Amino acid sequence: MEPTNSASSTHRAATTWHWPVRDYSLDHTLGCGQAFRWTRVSDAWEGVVGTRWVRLREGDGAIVAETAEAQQDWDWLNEALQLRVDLQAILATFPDDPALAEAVAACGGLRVLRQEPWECLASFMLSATKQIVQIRQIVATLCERFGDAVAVPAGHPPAYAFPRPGQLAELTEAQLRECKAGFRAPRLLAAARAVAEGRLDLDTLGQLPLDDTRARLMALDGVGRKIADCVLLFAGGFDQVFPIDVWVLRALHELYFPRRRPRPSVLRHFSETHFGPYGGHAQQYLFHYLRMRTRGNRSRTMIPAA
DNA sequence: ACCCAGGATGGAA
DNA sequence: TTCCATCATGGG
Repeated sequence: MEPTNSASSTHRAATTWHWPVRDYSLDHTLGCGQAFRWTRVSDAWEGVVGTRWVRLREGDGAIVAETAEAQQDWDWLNEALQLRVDLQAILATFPDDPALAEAVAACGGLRVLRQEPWECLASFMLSATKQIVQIRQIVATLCERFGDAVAVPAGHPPAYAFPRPGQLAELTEAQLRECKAGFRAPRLLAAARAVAEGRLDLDTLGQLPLDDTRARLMALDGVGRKIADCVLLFAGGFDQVFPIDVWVLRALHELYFPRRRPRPSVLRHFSETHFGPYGGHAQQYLFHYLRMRTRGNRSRTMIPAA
């Protein structure tokens, strides 16, 4: 432990932080379904990053953060929100096609977060055949029952950290099923034990070759290509990885292969080559755009042909 | 009652 | 390879 009272800094610990940034939409970034622990509370977003409760607002050309306890530094939040990323530079790498352009126009300021690997893996293991609102509920229950309480402002409802692998590893399958995890319960339990016992190392996620890392994730029971790719993109920083779920599958089919029946291998190859080095970001734009449209129209109508 | 949800899996075609 | 039923559970 290093002392926190050394007079080495020019700034004091504080509970508020101000970071100038352009093109950052909290609504699109925190509400698009890439993470499950953020909640909109009036004009702000509240969540827990690691063991810290935080409230975020869009200020005047900046993101303004507020914590319950004074922070010596804010690198943890800067990293989690990817505030140093130049969004325009990413958008410049996108292919010039009308469907993606429309999605980008509709989801301005959508960013890809950097999540904690274990929380990301566990959350997406719970996502299989669930609606996002239900995934959020399962994760919230898991945190309330088995996660450590974290400091919150006076009078604020309690908040909890995501349970560590070791905390979940000691549970029973029945306890996880009581959180509505269903058939995912035994798989999550096995994954927690693998991480807790050191058989799966998530600390080096992003530091090893993509294919090796993907294979290690998919070796887990309950982790297939899609969930592995979500972890690689959202926690591993593999920006080019393009997770294909039912929504994106429809989008690819309708937008890029209309009235055809491309083989899955063709669609996958297309998704890996068409969208460039930040394909995962493009995927998130398509995903969120399609869901916003569908939800808003209360129908399953696809995007009309251009 | 019926269908679907940010899927994965084992077995059949 | 590709297709299919099955796995829990809640909401439309």
